[in-house]
Order: sequence, then structure tokens, then C-alpha cells
Amino acid sequence: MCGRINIDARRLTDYLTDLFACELAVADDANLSPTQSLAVLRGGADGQISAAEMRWWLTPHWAKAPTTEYSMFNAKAETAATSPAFRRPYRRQRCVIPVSGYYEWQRDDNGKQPFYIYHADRPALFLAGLWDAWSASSGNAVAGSRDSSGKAQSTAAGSAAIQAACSDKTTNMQERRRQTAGADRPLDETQPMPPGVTQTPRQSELWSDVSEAQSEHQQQSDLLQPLLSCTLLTTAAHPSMARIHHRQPVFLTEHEAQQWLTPNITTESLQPLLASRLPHGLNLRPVSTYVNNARQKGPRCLQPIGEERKLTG
DNA sequence: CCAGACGTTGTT
DNA sequence: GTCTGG
DNA sequence: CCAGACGTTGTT
DNA sequence: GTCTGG
Repeated sequence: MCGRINIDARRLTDYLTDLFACELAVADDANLSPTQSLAVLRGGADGQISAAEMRWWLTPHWAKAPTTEYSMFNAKAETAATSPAFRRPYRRQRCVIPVSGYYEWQRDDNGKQPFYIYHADRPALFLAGLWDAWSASSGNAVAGSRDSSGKAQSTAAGSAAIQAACSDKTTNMQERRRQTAGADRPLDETQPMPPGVTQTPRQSELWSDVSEAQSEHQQQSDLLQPLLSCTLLTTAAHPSMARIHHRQPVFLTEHEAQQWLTPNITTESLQPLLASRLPHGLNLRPVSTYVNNARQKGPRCLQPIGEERKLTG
């Protein structure tokens, strides 16, 4: 399957400019991991393909918060059409994730051996994905929101603001704070209030806890742009790939990528693209476990430690 | 995906 | 948002 | 009706 | 074992 990615910014952007005339804003990262930002391709009604920056961990539009409670960086192609989290994206919000290559770990008795998988003579692999847009007001149960129209897409591709949203933490540990705040309070509650303030100390504490819990995400999304996020589709491994791992990403050719991004195409006609196929010319390169740690971002992640193999598509 | 934490009190 | 389980 | 899940991989 | 962070 697919949990780590290599982005060679220069090669990738040049290639995509040539191919789809779209501008990709990416930075070098030889070890990009789930919850980080990715540039993905989306299709417009006019057939034009454009890029958008998204968090690699799909947050459904109805989610209460953009947590990592569920594994959403991959979606099984076999069930994407029906799963609650993915079916709407599958119908209307497909994307293609262009990568320079990705990593796969082979498990054996000795442990885990990482491999770098890339195209021998092209600068990119096209991986099929899905995306969604989330904002606190659509997912959170905010009083007074009557947004039942079911269409909350963001058409404006404000990637800078989204980048800010994606790069921040999204944790909730208010539970503990609430408890300690109450427990430490002396029995005598009476305290002098500033003029004009009518709240008791206890109320104001509760208030700050609640507003903390809510504003945590509103700062990221409501005040900025909706959070755009994406996931990579996986399928059963092609026999040639199965030697390494029993799952693999859904690979698309450039032409298939165009199909995949066609807005109103029937999902039925896309079915064949989800099969266990490999592009012709994949290379399999054993690399060091240096890549295991997602903080290592440099080219040493890509360095071969043995013979490369060709995968027969 | 893998690595690393997993806890509290008190002090600055 | 939508479905399943109680 | 309301509450709670909604996901993947891998391992046994 | 399980969750969070990268």
C-alpha cells in the first residue's frame, strides 16, 4: 500500500507543467508521511487539470473534527464506492496524486525491509485518490447552522491558507484540563470581579474551556479556508508486486488520470482503473531503514543498499 | 507507513 | 451526512 | 427513537 | 497494547 512518498519538486513540477499545463507548488521531501501536505490534481468541468494542496488524511465533511482517530490516509478501492467516509468523494471528488515514488515495507523473519518504488524512465507515478472539504461549521454541531444543501465544496483554491491549516496540530486534550481546573479550586468560590464583569469565576472557566475546545479548529479552518484533505486508493497487489506486499496503490497512466478526473463520468466506467495493475517500467530499490523515521527528509532515504529489481507490469 | 510515548508536581 | 445497533 | 460509528494494515 | 506525531 502506500504510507510514505518521495517528492522531487523540480522533476515533478517540470513534468506536470509539460503534461497538464498545471502549476504544482511542492517542496522536496524524500519521506513525506500521512498528515502532511500533498499537492493533488483535480479536474475541472472544462477538462482543465489544476493542483491543490491538501492534508494527506481524509477528513469527511461531516466529521466533528479533523482527528486521526480512524485510518484515512488509504481507502480500499474495493469498498470506496459504498463506505460512508469515501462514497461521496468517490462519486464527485476524485483526485490524482503525482509522486516521484513511494516506499513499501516487506516484512519477514528479520523484520522490515523498506523498498523505494519508482518509474524507471518517468519523473512521476500517478496514484488515484479522493478528497473532501471540511470546516468546523459543517461538521461540528454548531447551534444555528442550517446547511443541509449538501454542497460545501470550496471552489477557490486558496492553497496558502490551507497549508497553514494542515501544518498545525489537531489534538484534543481538554478533558484533563477541565478536571484539574475544577479540582484545584478552593472551596471558597467568592472572588473580586473587575467592574462590569458579571460572570462568576467558575462560569468563566467553563467558558474558556469550551471556547478553547471549539476555537482550536475554528482557528485552523473557519477563519481560514475549509480544510482540504485527501486519501490514496489501494487495491490487491499485482502478482509481481505481491512478493513485497499484498496491497498496492492504484496506478494510473496519464490518460487514465484524465479519465479519473473527469467530473461527470460514471463510476461504473472507472471500475477497470481500480484493478491490480502496474505501470510498465517500475523499479524496486532496497533502501536503508533510515527511511523508517519520518523525520528523515533527505536524499539518504533514497540511497540504494542493494541491487535494484524490475517489476514486470 | 513507522517511531516513540505512555506521567505528575512544581518551578521558572 | 447516513447507516447500524440497541 | 437516540447513540455511535464512519478506517486501514497486519496478525493470529 | 494503543495512541499520537511526523
